[in-house]
Amino acid sequence: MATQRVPQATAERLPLYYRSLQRLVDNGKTRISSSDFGKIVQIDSTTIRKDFSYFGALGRKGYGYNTQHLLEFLRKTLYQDELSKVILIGVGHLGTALLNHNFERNNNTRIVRAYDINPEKAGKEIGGTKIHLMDELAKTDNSDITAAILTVPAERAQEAAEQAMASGIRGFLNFSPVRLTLPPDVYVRHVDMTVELQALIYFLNHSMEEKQNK
Amino acid sequence: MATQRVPQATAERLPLYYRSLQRLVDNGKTRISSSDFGKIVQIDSTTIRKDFSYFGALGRKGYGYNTQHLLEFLRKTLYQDELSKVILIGVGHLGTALLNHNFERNNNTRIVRAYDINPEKAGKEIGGTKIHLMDELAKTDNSDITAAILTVPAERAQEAAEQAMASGIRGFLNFSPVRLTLPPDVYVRHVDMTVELQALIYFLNHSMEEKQNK
DNA sequence: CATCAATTGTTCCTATTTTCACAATCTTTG
DNA sequence: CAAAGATTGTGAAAATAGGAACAATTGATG
Ligand SMILES: NC(=O)c1ccc[n+]([C@@H]2O[C@H](COP(=O)([O-])OP(=O)(O)OC[C@H]3O[C@@H](n4cnc5c(N)ncnc54)[C@H](O)[C@@H]3O)[C@@H](O)[C@H]2O)c1
Ligand SMILES: NC(=O)c1ccc[n+]([C@@H]2O[C@H](COP(=O)([O-])OP(=O)(O)OC[C@H]3O[C@@H](n4cnc5c(N)ncnc54)[C@H](O)[C@@H]3O)[C@@H](O)[C@H]2O)c1
Repeated sequence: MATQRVPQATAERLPLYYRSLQRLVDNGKTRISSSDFGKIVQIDSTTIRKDFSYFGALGRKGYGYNTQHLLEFLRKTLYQDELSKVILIGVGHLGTALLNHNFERNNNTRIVRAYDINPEKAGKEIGGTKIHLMDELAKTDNSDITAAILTVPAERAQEAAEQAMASGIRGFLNFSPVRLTLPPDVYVRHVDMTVELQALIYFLNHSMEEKQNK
Repeated sequence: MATQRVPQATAERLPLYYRSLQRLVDNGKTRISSSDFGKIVQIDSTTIRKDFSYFGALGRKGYGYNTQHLLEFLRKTLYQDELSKVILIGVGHLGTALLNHNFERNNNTRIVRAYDINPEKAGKEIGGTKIHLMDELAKTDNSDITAAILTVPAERAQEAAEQAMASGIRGFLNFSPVRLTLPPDVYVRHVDMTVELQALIYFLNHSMEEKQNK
């Protein structure tokens, strides 16, 4: 059943395309060429055309892409036409920021519940999201939950993930600086800010060295 | 001067190696094989050996790697033996979380100043870091600052980056969901949590489909 | 409605990254 | 200290990703 396999690198760019396109549509733009779009998202226009081509012919030669139509397509592909419910575990500094933000409007992803081990936090509400005690996680029906956001301390991440797994969750966005050991049918993505900053510093220092050698 | 060019992919893994190794040394482990290390960081052992090989022979055949020695090497390579000072721009929900966290101990990166446009925030202190009014950014000597963390709203990110640039900053860790347009000698890394979550959801849904087709 | 300009979809080429496979060599042990 | 076992470093192969070039085709224009 064809639809040639979509490369990982392509899949990871789709959410960026989706959001940038959303902004274009909001601003009333009805068409865009791959090269103009490339300037916005800072990706080569050939790469963009090739990415879209995995899904068939989405554009029109000599014209470009209809923003509305393309947005619609990406919305479906990214499952943004139905609400994706996620939970958040660990309402500390970072968890609180995420709850307050809660993926803003125009984005069909919502944090529907939060959990923390601290009884003082349980019962409260942040950004309209209620905080529950960690113990309740196992007792809740989580069959409609797509993923869990993990914002607990590093030493607690593995156990928190396991508790979430036991309640049926199969996807994690892990903000803690440890790699989780989970079964292969569980999907984990890492957001690792310390690593990002150190990589930035490395590249800055090394590009400076290169210049000095010239 | 030899030291064969280090691939980008390798460079981006170094901070993870560094931190994982730090944990091993903290726990008193004195040696580790690439395959055991691979299990910890969840990277193929061949990839790890090849990564290290770009820097010369860091291990010993039949023995593995001396954790202390390797950590030392990575510390130098990542410039973690000297303090890297960074500033933070935009003390909102996310900025506050980052200030409170401030890259914890054992990490020679420090947020030394914060800036916000809101006069009510200026003058205060969060996590020991003083908040200044945005206007002061241009007046400050930032020659010792390595990079700026950008946690301002999307619509303000470009102008905030330009102000930081004007004061001499050449590296950015951008948490806002826009691609910055900056000169080529400026280095920008993006941390885009919305994109990460959407990618996670995409992969979750698609791996389920694949299973159904089997 | 014929011509010109624009722009896609795709083929082919190149660069980068990952993985395999194994000789070289060190460590450990009896 | 010789033999056995472990593990690195790396050359070569495979897989993935990125980019140049261009025929095909559509839209715009006079
Ligand atoms: N704050 C940041 O800016 C930042 C930056 C980079 C990485 N991180 C990482 O994100 C994670 C959270 O950071 P933070 O600053 O929000 O920490 P924090 O200490 O402020 O918050 C952690 C929260 O998790 C709760 N918790 C602890 N154990 C738990 C468990 N077993 N189950 C459920 N909840 C539990 C605590 O009660 C607390 O509310 C850490 O792993 C940290 O390394 C944070
Ligand atoms: N909070 C989150 O969890 C989260 C998650 C994903 C992405 N983000 C992104 O991070 C950025 C910050 O998010 P937030 O939730 O902290 O927003 P926020 O509104 O809470 O904070 C923004 C802060 O920036 C300040 N500011 C505005 N304009 C400024 C300027 N020109 N110069 C300096 N300071 C200025 C504001 O006064 C405010 O304090 C946003 O771009 C957001 O999209 C946040």
